[in-house]
Amino acid sequence: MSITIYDIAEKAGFSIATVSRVFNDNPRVSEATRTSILSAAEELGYQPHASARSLARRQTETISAIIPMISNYFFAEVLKGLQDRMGKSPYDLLVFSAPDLEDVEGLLFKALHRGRSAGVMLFSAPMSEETVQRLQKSGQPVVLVDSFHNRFDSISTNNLVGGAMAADFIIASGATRPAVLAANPNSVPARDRLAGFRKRLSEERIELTVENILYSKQQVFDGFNEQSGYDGMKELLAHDQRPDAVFATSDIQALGALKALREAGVDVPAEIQLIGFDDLSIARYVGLSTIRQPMHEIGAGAFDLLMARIESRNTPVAHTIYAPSLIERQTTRTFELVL
Amino acid sequence: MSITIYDIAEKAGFSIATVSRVFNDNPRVSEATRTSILSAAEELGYQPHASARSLARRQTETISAIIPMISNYFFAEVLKGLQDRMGKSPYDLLVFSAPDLEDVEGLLFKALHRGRSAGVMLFSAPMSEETVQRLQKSGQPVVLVDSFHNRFDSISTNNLVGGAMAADFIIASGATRPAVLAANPNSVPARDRLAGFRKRLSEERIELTVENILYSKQQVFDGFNEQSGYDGMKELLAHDQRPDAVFATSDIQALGALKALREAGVDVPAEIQLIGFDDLSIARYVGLSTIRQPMHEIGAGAFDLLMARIESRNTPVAHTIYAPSLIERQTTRTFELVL
DNA sequence: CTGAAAGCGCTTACAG
DNA sequence: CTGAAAGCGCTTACAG
Repeated sequence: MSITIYDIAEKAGFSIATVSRVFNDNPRVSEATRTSILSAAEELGYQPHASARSLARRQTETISAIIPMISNYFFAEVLKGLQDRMGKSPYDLLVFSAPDLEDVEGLLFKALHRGRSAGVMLFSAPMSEETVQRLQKSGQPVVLVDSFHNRFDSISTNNLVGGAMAADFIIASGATRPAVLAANPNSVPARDRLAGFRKRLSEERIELTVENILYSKQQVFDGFNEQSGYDGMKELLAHDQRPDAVFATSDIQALGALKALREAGVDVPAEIQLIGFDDLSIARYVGLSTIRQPMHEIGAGAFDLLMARIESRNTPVAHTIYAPSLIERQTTRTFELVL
Repeated sequence: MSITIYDIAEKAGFSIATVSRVFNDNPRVSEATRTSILSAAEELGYQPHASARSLARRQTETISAIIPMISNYFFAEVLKGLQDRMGKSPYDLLVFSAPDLEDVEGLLFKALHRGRSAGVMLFSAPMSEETVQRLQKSGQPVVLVDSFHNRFDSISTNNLVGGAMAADFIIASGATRPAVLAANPNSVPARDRLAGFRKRLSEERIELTVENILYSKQQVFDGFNEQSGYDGMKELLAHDQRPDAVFATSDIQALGALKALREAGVDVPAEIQLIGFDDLSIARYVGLSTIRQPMHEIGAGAFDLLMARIESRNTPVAHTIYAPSLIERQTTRTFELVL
């Protein structure tokens, strides 16, 4: 029913071997026969069969992305960078996604099926030792996106530095009672952002009290959601002594926090400053100050790392770590740097 | 190197045929041999080879989603509904995406490769007659998401009704100088929303002037972006006679509009009301009134339609059209319904 | 219930 | 430059 290599071989008067060669850009085919085969293929509307091809070649032209929470806006932007870079490459992208982190093992299992893909990109999932083992013995090229492990290539933002930048900024702007909306304590990126923030603060001898560290109760997207920011901020506002600057570990939490602030009628940034993390496109439109991650570069870079790893299995493990940058908008006070 | 059906056949002492049968849940295998084969497979860490399987079966367990603009938040939420529904189904999802609509033909070409997938979901792309032809003669199951064509199954929201709902609402709240932020005129959903809005208005003899229809100059995401809303609103604010209610054809445009409004210091909703479309999760946090589309249901429903079509090729074409709903928040005036 | 064999649609040494 | 043949790892009538 569908057109195979046999049909076009017959029509063009050559063997299937040479037909195959022209579709593989093998130079050992005369120009004349190439043309004739190509035109026969064109007429018949031939398309190579993907599965047959990968079976014979013992390799596929698809790669997998394992993304725990697909609708997370941060991932959406990273994915865009990735897709743009994949562009005209021959590779196709298989996306494995689950509602929450619990299912990552299951996704991995599916993604690692033999012959399924040439390599996998694992998006910010905390990895159990078991996961690490499985990945290693699968023998597949792996790159970690937005997370880190010394045995795999990875690409991410320096979250510790990002947290410290947020701290530096609010210190400089005169804050003395900082607080943080910290997402899920199990989230590695959130933890690092908090750690960097806290460390810098303590170096400057500014106290970050326990009551001023609000973890998310709402676990959707690992606490990186609007509701958790909203709830956390409400709780902060109920304190006897309100904070004067709050660092949200993601923009999306900051957005929720902003709503709580608005409802309570507090003046931002005069009474309370707010700074987020990520720099989603919406941040600009709500005037949110934030620590920017280069999301498109992360996506594009992940693809490049994976390609490199597919090319050569035994290159040393590589880590790309981007520096975040500070974006000042309306939720923080600008200040004069005193030298 | 990797474990095949031959290895486990040898180890268990059966032929590859019976090994294959147990992995296909063929009931014509005795319980005893099933157990022994399964344990041999377990020990060896056997996994079926995806390509070999689809080649032999003449069908794959992957489906394709063609999404012109992957990082669009609306699509992200639809995709989540889809992935949740795919859940434990054996299917995997291939995602084809391009920066803009121009490349849809190219994506289609890749997605339609023989043996690549069992069916395709095409997300809101305007279809040329050529595309329609190609889809039809590919013989593949196709479902249209967020768009419509009478020859293919589809699932979408009734955009005309949605536009009319927005009109009804602002009419009831007393607006007399409506305006619309209309995205790209080539976008079918945007066009329908505008059409529904305009029609209802004219039925009520309320004038929608040409100057008050602002198409996007910024074409990213077909005009469904913050910048286009921002620019459009600025233009509206420069008019001698400002509008008193504006309908944005997407929430993301409304977000940009809100920024322009805030910068100009206009009182929302007292001076100008604003209503969006979609009900993205952020809408709730910026207090945006909007016309809601059931995004998760659209995603889940798309999967169901595709499965149904894969099962039986010659069922009549089915269209699922959801009714949108009105979500009142802070950017519109509430009013008493006078009977 | 089980096996031998053909076939799915390609690729790729090996010869010539 | 071109072809015959083996092989990639499965599935599935056909026999028994």
